[in-house]
Amino acid sequence: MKYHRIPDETIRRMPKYLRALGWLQQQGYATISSQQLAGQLHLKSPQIRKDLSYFGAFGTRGIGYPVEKTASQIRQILKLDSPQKAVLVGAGRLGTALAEYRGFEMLGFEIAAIFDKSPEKIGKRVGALVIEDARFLHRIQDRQIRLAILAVPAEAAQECADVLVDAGIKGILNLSPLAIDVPRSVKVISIDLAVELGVLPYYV
Amino acid sequence: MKYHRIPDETIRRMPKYLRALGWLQQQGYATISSQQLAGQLHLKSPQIRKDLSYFGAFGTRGIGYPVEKTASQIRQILKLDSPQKAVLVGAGRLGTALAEYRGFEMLGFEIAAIFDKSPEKIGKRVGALVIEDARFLHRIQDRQIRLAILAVPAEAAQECADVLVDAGIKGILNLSPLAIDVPRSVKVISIDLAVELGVLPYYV
DNA sequence: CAATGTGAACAGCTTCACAGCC
DNA sequence: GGCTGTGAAGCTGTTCACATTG
Repeated sequence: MKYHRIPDETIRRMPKYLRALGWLQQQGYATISSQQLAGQLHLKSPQIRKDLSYFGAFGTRGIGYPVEKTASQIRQILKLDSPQKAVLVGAGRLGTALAEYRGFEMLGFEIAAIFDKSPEKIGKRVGALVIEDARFLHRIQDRQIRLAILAVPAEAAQECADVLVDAGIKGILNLSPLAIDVPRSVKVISIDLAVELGVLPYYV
Repeated sequence: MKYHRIPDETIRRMPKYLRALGWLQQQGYATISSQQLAGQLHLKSPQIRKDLSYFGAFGTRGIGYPVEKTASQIRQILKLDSPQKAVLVGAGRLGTALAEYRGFEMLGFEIAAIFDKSPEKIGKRVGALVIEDARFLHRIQDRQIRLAILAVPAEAAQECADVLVDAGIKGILNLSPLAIDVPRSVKVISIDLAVELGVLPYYV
């Protein structure tokens, strides 16, 4: 394909493909057609073909895409081929739920540290990790962590984000309901569950 | 404005506006300009004006939008003006985190029941609710609940969705990593946190 | 004069149709 | 025959520019 800027929406679908391919590999599939994959993910097959073609020609005409090879290509594209360390800020219910969520590992993420500011939580264990004092959040600077998951109350979100950015964090998954201000060089993905739920009654 | 189909993306932004307006009201604002609101939400002001104009002319030229009245209009549009009952399926970490999340109430949602299939959890309390046996999930049919939040492991998602649909549920917030099959008349919103996190390293 | 409301231009993404290849 | 790869068409959503109004 000629030069093309890769659509953000394409990038957003890549992790889904990766996950589906992982599952297919476990099922013993060696190849998969765009149509089969589309059925599984509730997408249309030309969409999948176009998405993958942005990165080169992975498939074989008449056959489909090689499951394992395509998966490892996607891992490379998304930079998930080397383990990605992430720090989790906020050890409330949501935070601990995320800490124990296996889905992150499957994509190559490793929760490498957990912080909270509540004295009752500091020192407690969550899985293999010990909750650290949020006052020392800036120390992650020394630990080669570039991603953060922000699961703190709205009031604390901006403040935490500032510390994280200062400590060299380059990507933040923001689960608080507030938009946070960060330098242009830091990528933020925000998810607000209440807001997502908020549209449902409209469609019902 | 002449006839226009309302973009889905516009609907997706409405709950954000609603929340921001609620917050502004607490701060004592009587009116707000599209520009101020845009700053808060990290959007552009023409976007907000266009979004709101799909539903009529809420604002006053030279002044802005009346905070309280606009909020109640949006509640009406989204059908959040009457309390919306939702059933929560899955009382794991994520489920209980959601059960106690105040953000839902703020938009007019009420978690009206919690189900789980694990015998150790059934009968336990979460807030004001008692966890019920997932085998009896179909009984929500009698309780005027039309929305569901699905926080169960991937393996159980489709099965639960089937029961929910049979029991008259019309909207599902699916937090499991699988796409679920439902009749066209049921609206599903899916959020997969791992997948959202998955794009970050690409942008870093 | 400050801010809305909106047609029109623009940008981005999806879908189509089919040529190309195994 | 079956399935990929892709330019082109179509669609959806965003941004602009400005007429309009309190």
